Amino acid sequence: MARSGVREPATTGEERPGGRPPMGKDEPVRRRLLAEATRLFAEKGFESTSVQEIVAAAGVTKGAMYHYFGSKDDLLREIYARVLRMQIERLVRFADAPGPIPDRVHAAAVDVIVTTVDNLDDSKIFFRSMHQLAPENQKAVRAERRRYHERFRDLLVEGQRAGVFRDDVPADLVVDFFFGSVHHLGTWYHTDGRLSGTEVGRHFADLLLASLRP
Amino acid sequence: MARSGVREPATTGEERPGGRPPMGKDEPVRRRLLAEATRLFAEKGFESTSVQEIVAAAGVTKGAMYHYFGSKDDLLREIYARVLRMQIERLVRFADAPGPIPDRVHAAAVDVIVTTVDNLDDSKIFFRSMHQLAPENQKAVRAERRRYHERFRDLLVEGQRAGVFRDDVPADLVVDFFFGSVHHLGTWYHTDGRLSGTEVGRHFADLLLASLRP
Amino acid sequence: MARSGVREPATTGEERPGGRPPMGKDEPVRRRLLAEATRLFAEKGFESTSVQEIVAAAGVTKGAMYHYFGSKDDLLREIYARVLRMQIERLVRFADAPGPIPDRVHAAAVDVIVTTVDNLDDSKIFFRSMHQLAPENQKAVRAERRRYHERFRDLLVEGQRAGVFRDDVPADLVVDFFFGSVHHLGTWYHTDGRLSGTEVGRHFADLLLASLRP
Amino acid sequence: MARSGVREPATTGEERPGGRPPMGKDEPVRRRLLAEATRLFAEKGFESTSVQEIVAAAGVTKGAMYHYFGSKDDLLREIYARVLRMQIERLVRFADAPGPIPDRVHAAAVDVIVTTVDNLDDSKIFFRSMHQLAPENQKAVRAERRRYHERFRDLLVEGQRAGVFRDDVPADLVVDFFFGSVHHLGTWYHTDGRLSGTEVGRHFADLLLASLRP
DNA sequence: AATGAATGAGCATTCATTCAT
DNA sequence: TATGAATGAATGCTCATTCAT
Repeated sequence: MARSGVREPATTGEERPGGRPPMGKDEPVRRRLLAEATRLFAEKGFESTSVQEIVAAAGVTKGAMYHYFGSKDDLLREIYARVLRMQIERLVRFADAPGPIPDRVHAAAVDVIVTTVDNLDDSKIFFRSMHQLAPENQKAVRAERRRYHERFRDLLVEGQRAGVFRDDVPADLVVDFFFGSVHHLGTWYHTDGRLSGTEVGRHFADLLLASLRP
Repeated sequence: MARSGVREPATTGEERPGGRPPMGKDEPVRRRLLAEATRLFAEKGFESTSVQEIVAAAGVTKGAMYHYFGSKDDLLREIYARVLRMQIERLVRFADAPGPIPDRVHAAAVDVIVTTVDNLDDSKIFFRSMHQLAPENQKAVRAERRRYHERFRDLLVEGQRAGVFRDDVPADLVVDFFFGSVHHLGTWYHTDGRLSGTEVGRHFADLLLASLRP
Repeated sequence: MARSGVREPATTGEERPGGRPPMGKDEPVRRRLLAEATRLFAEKGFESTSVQEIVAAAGVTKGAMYHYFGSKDDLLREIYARVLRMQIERLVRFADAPGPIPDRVHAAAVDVIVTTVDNLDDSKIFFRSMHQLAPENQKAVRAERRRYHERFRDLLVEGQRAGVFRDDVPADLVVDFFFGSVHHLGTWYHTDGRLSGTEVGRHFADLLLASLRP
Repeated sequence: MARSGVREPATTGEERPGGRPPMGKDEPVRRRLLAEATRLFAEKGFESTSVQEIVAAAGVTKGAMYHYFGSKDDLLREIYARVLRMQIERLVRFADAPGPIPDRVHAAAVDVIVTTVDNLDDSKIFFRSMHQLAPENQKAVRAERRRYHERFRDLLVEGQRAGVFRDDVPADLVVDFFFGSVHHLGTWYHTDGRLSGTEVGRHFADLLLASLRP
């Protein structure tokens, strides 16, 4: 159910000034399939969602789906690719910004949480369904994910070297510590809860920064 | 269908007075089924593991499995029950121990991580397969999980009231922050990695305590 | 349709004295599946026959079929195995018999034709569907078939050495020449035609022997 | 559905007066489609070859194929038509030639083998895929094939009447005997084998003639 | 002449579960 | 206790064909 979530909030914004195109003819089938698949995978899991359900939700036939995607797996892969693309792009923007390290870490931390909350379905899928990807794709996703972690870790190492962060905890471990909290959002956060994404983001970022004080 | 099924034959006592004594080996078939199911669910996911694979791994036939468990779902439920039972029991022990709050929190934090690492398969299953449980079981698991979180939160609140923990972050949120890190262990921790469970536990507990400094 | 053909005529004979067992309960499902599959594959080809058609004809469900056979391919493989087993066994019997070479060749030639005509469905399937077998099975079938040819060729070579057969034509080629005629029976022979299997067998064997006169 | 479709655009003349001249290259696309279809049908069978594979091999799109051929079946029919046209034409040439009957039979026999070996793919398809043709086409092919056989049989009968061939074997049966060997070539002959098509042809023709000696 | 998105019916196969024994 | 044959519904996917352009 839950037609839910903002999906491409910060990056794409409006598609066409003036809102929805008249017929649903300009919003391509491919887009709709990906959107419904994301929603359903998040709701019921990859394996428990049938291709039939996806195409019915998207209002097309199976043949159409297999015209755009090679397999159900392919659909999942696209979802991962989209998430990874967005995440790394945003992190790089924050990490490469000017300013003191702690500020940059804080900003990046807030942003990843806000983004995660804004795309909660993606987040629910990410760690729950990784093992459903074909081994090769799984490897690719892990590699991309590692790049992401390394970029964040480098920021922490930079801070440790500069003496603004404690260095008695391996930076890698801090990354796993913090991103565990981020990935877990999909399990407990509800859009209609007490705290907004930004509020959670600020609190988590505060906790992270506090935990790093030398 | 058959919602039924004998579930804990060895613990609930004899079904047939005069039948097999419940002493023997605590139902080795049942045990083996649960062990193999855990291993396989962790490795390939609940939906991707067939009953046939489980019984083959346990060296029995399907009939035997359906003798001990009402359904595949039932197997999963038992796994959750076992994990929850153990977790709450250990937390209570640490939380109710004497000594300063920060020490108790630290000890409980280390323990939950060590325990998680020691039962990594359980951890992998926990958040990945929750949505496969029948709604009623899911609700029960969530309720039990909440009790666990609340017990931990109460400890933090106690610390906040005592002034040893900062109170500008909601204790609930700190619990989600920390347990996110714990649950994520199943995703990245490898038994053969550089750090032992205890080492990770200490580092994570240190980070938690540091983040709570007033 | 054509419920047709004698199926295991010369080899097995009656299964139980007294004819058909009462309920179709003693004629196992496996047997019935194989019989219907043979009939249908001969009639419409392997690829054009659906598993659904086979199980419907056999009066069972798909699940039952997959209980006995690993796949549709497996069904085909069994058919090939059965044919090959019977053919080699009969040839050996004739080839190893006492008596003059030409008589043995003639008898074996008549027999293979009679047997082919009695199991025309098998024959129709044999060369038409070989390429549908998995490569490994195809290789095995070809190897077995080669053994058969070699046994027949050895008989001819023996005759050539003894001077009773011409030797200006390679014996291998004669085998291909003659068995081409045999395999082609499935294409043109009709059980209700003018000539019985034995008559065709005698004529073909006569032609073969005549062609081999030194 | 659409039983229709343009089928022989290049031969039946222009569809649109004033359009493309039918001279060019005799419709290279059509030619290429037929060539690739023949190759693929021989290699993997008609049913196991998808239209997609054919058009990919020919370097065109599906739409192009459906422009030239009404259906996949239509492609197969064209292949049969081409083979039959060639075979009957060649046989007639040899059968109507001057000279003694045995020489004409021998020459025709050699020729059909050489031709078969030169077009081995056609031969592989011929008997393996006949049952895939629509019943009406199948009937037409069989009728044409019968005409071919009858022409050859008449030659044999002529020889029998003239006393140069034995007449204790029905001429029809001799035709089936010999053409069995010919059709079987597709199963065992390899272009890179020891014997050339002409050599096989000569041996087979010799065997045939020998078998017919009165 | 040719494209390529889309259809819809059909396919082989899997699987949790039942039940007579 | 435990077996294993059998079920029946569902699943992912393929494919020849159509049609607007």
